[in-house]
Order: sequence, then structure tokens, then C-alpha cells
Amino acid sequence: MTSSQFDRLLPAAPRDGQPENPCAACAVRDLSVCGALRPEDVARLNAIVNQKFLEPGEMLFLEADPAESLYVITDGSIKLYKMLADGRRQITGFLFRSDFLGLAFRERYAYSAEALSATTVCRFPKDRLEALLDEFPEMERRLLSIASNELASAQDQMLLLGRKTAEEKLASFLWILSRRAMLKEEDGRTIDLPMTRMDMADYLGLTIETVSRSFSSLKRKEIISFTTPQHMQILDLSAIAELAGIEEDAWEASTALR
Amino acid sequence: MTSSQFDRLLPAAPRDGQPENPCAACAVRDLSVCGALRPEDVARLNAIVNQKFLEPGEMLFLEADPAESLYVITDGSIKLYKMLADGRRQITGFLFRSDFLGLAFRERYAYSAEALSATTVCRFPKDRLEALLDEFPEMERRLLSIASNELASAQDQMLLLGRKTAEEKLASFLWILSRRAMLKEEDGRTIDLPMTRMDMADYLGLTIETVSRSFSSLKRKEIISFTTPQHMQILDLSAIAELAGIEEDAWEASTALR
DNA sequence: CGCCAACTTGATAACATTCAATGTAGGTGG
DNA sequence: CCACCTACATTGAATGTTATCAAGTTGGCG
Repeated sequence: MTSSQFDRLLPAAPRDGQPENPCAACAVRDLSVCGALRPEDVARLNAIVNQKFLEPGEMLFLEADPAESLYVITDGSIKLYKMLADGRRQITGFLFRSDFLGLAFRERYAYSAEALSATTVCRFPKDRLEALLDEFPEMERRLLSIASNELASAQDQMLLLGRKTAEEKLASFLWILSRRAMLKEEDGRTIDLPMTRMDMADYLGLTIETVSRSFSSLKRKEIISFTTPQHMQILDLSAIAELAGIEEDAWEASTALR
Repeated sequence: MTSSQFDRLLPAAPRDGQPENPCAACAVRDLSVCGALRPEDVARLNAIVNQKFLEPGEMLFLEADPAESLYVITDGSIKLYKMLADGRRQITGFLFRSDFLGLAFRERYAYSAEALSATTVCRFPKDRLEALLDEFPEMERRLLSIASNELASAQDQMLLLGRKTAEEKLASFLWILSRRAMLKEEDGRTIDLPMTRMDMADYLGLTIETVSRSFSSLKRKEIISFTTPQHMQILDLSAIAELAGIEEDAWEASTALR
């Protein structure tokens, strides 16, 4: 598993045990829920977090585990998924540095979370975080805003899964990856794929074969090109947008990865 | 369009103009965000709400409209949907009495909202509601909890759209309707279908013909029976649960309509 | 160098869609 | 009150997109 471009943006969190004041030094703080706190209050976060390191393929938690913690990714990437009894799987999201997961105002998690690459997360025990939310309403507002945005992305994904063709699905996925890449590098045409074809298939409601064939079809049309199966270029971004069903005048507004 | 069983549970809101104190008399208050307020604070809600009546098929708002209001349904039912440029449509949820909609921490709505039956909603201007949230954190917590539950339902729907067969999709839909019916009447085996086959198809990522064929297949297996196309009985609830992919021991925990 | 996992490509099959016809219920007007 | 009309729903036949089954190919790693 290669690491994604998202892993290179910011200095990695220290991996040598529990640092003294991880939140103060946290490179992703401003990007996440934690950014709602003023610098002088950040010490309050330290009191309740601990860091956790995950190898690729390692589980953070399982669907139906008691939902006792919330997490922020400080480094690496994670996939979320749900399964049917016979093994069919639906990936509901790929998460990267600064993303937030584990929100569940219920007993148990609604999905499993597994590390895609080597990953560092900050763990917040739910009860202690809730106590903090009572004290810092800005943090709760931020959480609500995150949840609301995730909901909008989930609805985009429903449209994709329910109504788009295989090639449209793949183009939509590449569009999202391109948008994300654009946050870091200027043109968003160089795309890393840290997940396997199987993961993409389970995210798009397809099989690996169909994902592969759709890639080949886009290659044949000279819309994309590969250097390796994990590393590609978008040659014609407007063709991708067109296939993804994004109107030209809405390029700016299009949504995040989940 | 017939009205659903949900429309009969509680006395209808008065339809003769703007009542003096709608919130105090509101039959669904305790079920919704508004229930977070203590009775003496409910007057604060009155100050900012107004009611709106919709005929079947009437739009509450359109995708990409400026997101200026949030709504609570006090009577009737609403469908939410997104569309592609060529007319393909994905319904992301059916909403009923006491349901909440319009949450969007962004400029514009992510979906369109259209009345399924004759519907009454309470409208809360976004800016004034946010001011109220600052004052009443319990209300914000409730909103966060609602958003979190909707997110879990959205993930269930992704699993349905991406990985279930037509018959499994329909069984899952009937299971949800049954759960909802169970909140009101004991056995949850009598199901009203206030939406058309087209609406169901667009909710399940199918065509009307496939929905109809799947209904017929369930009829042939004597799992369901119809009195009219809008009114049915579940004869074998455990067969529905099985097809929906709900494990017997998780019957209690299964989720809401969206 | 060779093995293994991941990916790609090809041939066939299946499930859902599309196109088409028929059936049914509710509403309107003669 | 019945006939007719329109919507919606059901059923049938054919087509097509994607899944399944089956080889190959590639690339990374011991």
C-alpha cells in the first residue's frame, strides 16, 4: 500500500510514544474540531486525548462495537465500511489527515474503521469529550457543521450509487480525489490512489473488474493516464467533471470525499 | 396520493392561518428539536417560527436554493431528492411528522424537498435559530444527535444502494416502514405506501418495473399481500428481516427511514 | 530469479433496464 | 349512474450493463 499525497502535506506526528503536549504541537488542529478552541484552551484537550498508531489493515474499531470514542486522524488514511452477512461490503468513506470519525449518538458504531496506510489518530473518550462540548459551544457548533457536511456528501454518494453508470461513478470518484489534491497542490491533476481496486469497487458499488475496465475506458479516451496502477494523471479535467455530472459553473462548490 | 398512517397519529395542526402560539400547542414538539426546550422557553420558538402549508407535489425548496430556513414537519410527508442533468433522480429520504429538514451549514441546500401529501411545516429562519442555539445548548445537542442518526441511516442506505439486490432493497424499505409503523400501532404489519412506485424506485435505485416485479415476487412467496397498491400487509416479518439483512438479534436496534 | 498479490483483459451469464402492452382505480362529465 | 379518460401499476419480451468465471499480465519483495 503506498501512502497518499495527503500524507505529505504536513509534518508527521511524533511516533515515539506519548508526547507531553500533543495537541499544542498538532499539525492538523486548525483543520479539525480542535480548531474551535483558543490556544489557551487547548491544554484541556491534552487532558483527555491519547494517540494511537495503526498499521495498514489494522482495525480501529468494528461495526457494533460500543461507541466509546471519537477520533481525529493526524496522519495516514482510514476506510469506513459496512458489511452484509454473506460478505458483501460497502465502503462509506475514505478518511485522511484532519478528518474526524466515530460520531455516534448511539450505543454502537454504525460502521467498521480500518487503516488504509500507516495511520496515527487522536482518541477522545466520548463522555469526556461531551463534557468538554458543554464547556465550549464553539466546538459543538463545529461538530454540527462537520456532521452536516458529511450528510451532504452522503447524499451525493447515494445519487452516485443509485443512479450513475460505472464510468460516471469512477469519474465522480476521481473528481473528488482531484478536488482534495487541489487543496494541496495547484492543479489537482496528479492523483494518488492509496486504496486497492477492491476498495474502490466497494466504495462505488462495483466489482474490481468493472473498476479496471472503466479505468481502461477512460485511458482509451485519453481522459486519464497511469504511471503505475496507484499513480495517475488527469489529462482532461472537464471531461471528468462532465462524466461526474458536475456543471461547469459549480466546479467551486463541489463537495468533499464523504 | 393517499395519506399515510403517520398522518393519522396526532391531531392535525390548525390550517386556518397563523395561530397565536403554535409551538405551545404543537403536537409533535416533544418528538423533535423543539422538545429540548423547557415549556417556559417554548415562547421563544413562537417568536421565530411561521407555519407553511403545502399541497401534494408542491416544492418546499429546491436544490441549490439559498439555505435560509430549517423546517419541522408537523403534519404530512415530504420527499427529498437530488437530480442529474438528464433527469435521473435519487430520492435521499422520505420524511414524516416530527421529522426535521434543511440542516445545511453551507450556502445552499443539498437537495430538493417536495410534499408527498398535504403537509404542514414549521419554518425557522436559520440565523434566528442559530441565535437560539447559542442560548439553549440542549437544543444544539439534540440537533447534533439528529444529524448523527441521519448519518447512520445514510450509511445504511449506501449499503442498500451499492450492494443489495432489487428484492433485498424492497424488503429493506418495507422493514423500515414496518419499524416506523410499529411506533404507532402494535405489530407493524399493516403498511401504507403514500409514495408512488416511481418514488420508491428513485429511493431504491431501481425502475418502477423492477419495484413492481419485486413486489409481485414477495407476493408469490406469500411474504406480503396487497389490498390496494397503496395499502399492504406483511405476512412474514422475519422473511422481510432476513431479506433486508437484519440479524434476528438486532431487530430492536435497526434504524429509521433515513 | 521466482513467487504472490494486485491488476487487467476476455468470454459468458445474470439481473435489471428498456420497450411495449395490458390492467386497474380514481376523477370528470355526459 | 355509467362511460370515459388519465394516472399509475403490473406483466411480458428483448436488450444491455455489469457481474461472474477464467486466463493472463505486471510489479514488488523475499
